[in-house]
Amino acid sequence: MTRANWEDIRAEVMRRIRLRLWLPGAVIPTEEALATEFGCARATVSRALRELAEAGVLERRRKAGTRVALHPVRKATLDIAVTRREVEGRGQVYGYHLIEAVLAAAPMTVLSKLGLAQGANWLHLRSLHLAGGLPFLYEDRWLNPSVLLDPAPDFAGISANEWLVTHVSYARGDIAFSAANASAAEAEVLGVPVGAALFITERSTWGDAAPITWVRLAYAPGYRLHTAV
Amino acid sequence: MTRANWEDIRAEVMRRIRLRLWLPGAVIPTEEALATEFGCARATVSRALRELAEAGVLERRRKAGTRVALHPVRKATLDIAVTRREVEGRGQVYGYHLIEAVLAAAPMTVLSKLGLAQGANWLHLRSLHLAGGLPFLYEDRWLNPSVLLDPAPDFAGISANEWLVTHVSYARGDIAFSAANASAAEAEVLGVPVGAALFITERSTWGDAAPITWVRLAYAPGYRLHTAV
DNA sequence: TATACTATTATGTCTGCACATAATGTCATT
DNA sequence: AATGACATTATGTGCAGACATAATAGTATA
Repeated sequence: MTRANWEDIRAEVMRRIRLRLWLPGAVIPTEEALATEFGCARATVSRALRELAEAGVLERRRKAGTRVALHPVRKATLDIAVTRREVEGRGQVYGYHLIEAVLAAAPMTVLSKLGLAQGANWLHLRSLHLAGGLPFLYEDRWLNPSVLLDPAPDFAGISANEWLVTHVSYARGDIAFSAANASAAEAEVLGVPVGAALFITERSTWGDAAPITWVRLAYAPGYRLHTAV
Repeated sequence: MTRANWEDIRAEVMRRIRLRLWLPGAVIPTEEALATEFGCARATVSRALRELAEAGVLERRRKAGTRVALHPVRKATLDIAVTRREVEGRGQVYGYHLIEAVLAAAPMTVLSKLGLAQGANWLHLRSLHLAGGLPFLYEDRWLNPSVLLDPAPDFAGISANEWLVTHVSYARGDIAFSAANASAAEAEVLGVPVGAALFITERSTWGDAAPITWVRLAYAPGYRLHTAV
């Protein structure tokens, strides 16, 4: 190799862990020692080790040093894209159909997940996303009407999903994945038998202070959320 | 504030994006300009912007500059822990029960996911993980016997999950999440009705060259995979 | 008009140095 | 033996400067 850059060092450290030259739980040499060995600056080693620590492969503590993680809590990163792009990304034609949009009192189940005691009227949106003309995703969303700028968007033409991404920035969010049997309503909309196993994504989103939206996404059978580690 | 560190700068950039001072798609000032503004070194700004780019909030290209992501593919990081620690982490007593361990020819469905044309005999492990005495997770695993060191572990006492993590390091892996209706076998083992919606994790793992293992995890109803963004 | 070369520019990375910070171990005191 | 003060140490962060790299914009050439 020409000269060691931080990615080379990261690879070399990974190699030593894989070959079990450095065992789980064992302390590895200090940044300084590794810098000397690889003939580079400490900052370069530091960058490499930091990346591995963020990935869960190493555990680092000041003074105590760096050790190979004993119970590697590996971090898998999921790409959460807008539904339209997710569908188009697999080469299918995207479609969107608004089923219902009404102002109504949000149910307790929704309020509690957003940390609200009681609620004013929120916008309740139910819609269906299509991939290649077939039902892909049933979206059940409650939206804080105060985030709707003037003029209010027309959710018949653009999905709330997409409008929010480009018009409302959020401070923090919360995602949960689970499985559920299709209810009668879901089954009809998605065109599947009642009781079919559906992949469910539930998302809560907050702005600086107030909650923005809560949404439940029920994917048609066959959907897989995929990632590499 | 005392003086700007890279986390302060990251927060300030986020603030400007949230307040829509910098709109999606717009180019933001150069590292140099921001360094001058914040009265710090370019490296400090660079660190802050790099983190935001990794999170999917910014898009950076040499010469072209840094812009606010138009379609923010937000990255959610999942912590993939060993099952025992996941159960203990929620304050429940962990239990493990090996149902079956046999050498057998791996089925085509498994071989294809590991990129193998044909297979020798692999170790087929079926086991049940318990949380608080109740069925928590049904594990169906195919394991390359060549990774079993001498002496071979006793999978009646330790789960393959746990043994692999501390004894075999992998180069790359692949995770998929989905939902499926409980088969008759799964229903019986997990103690749920046939057809119940189960959360499914499928993982393929490779070493440097050869595949190590393929596993399908079927979680008992109620399981939620959770993350913050 | 199209193509190939060239200069420019913003990010990407590295170096060497400095100081901050959090743990840890040591030593003296009670 | 327990407690508390202190020095030590490895990581965490910062700075200023340098060069590398990729992409763009502009210029010259066919």
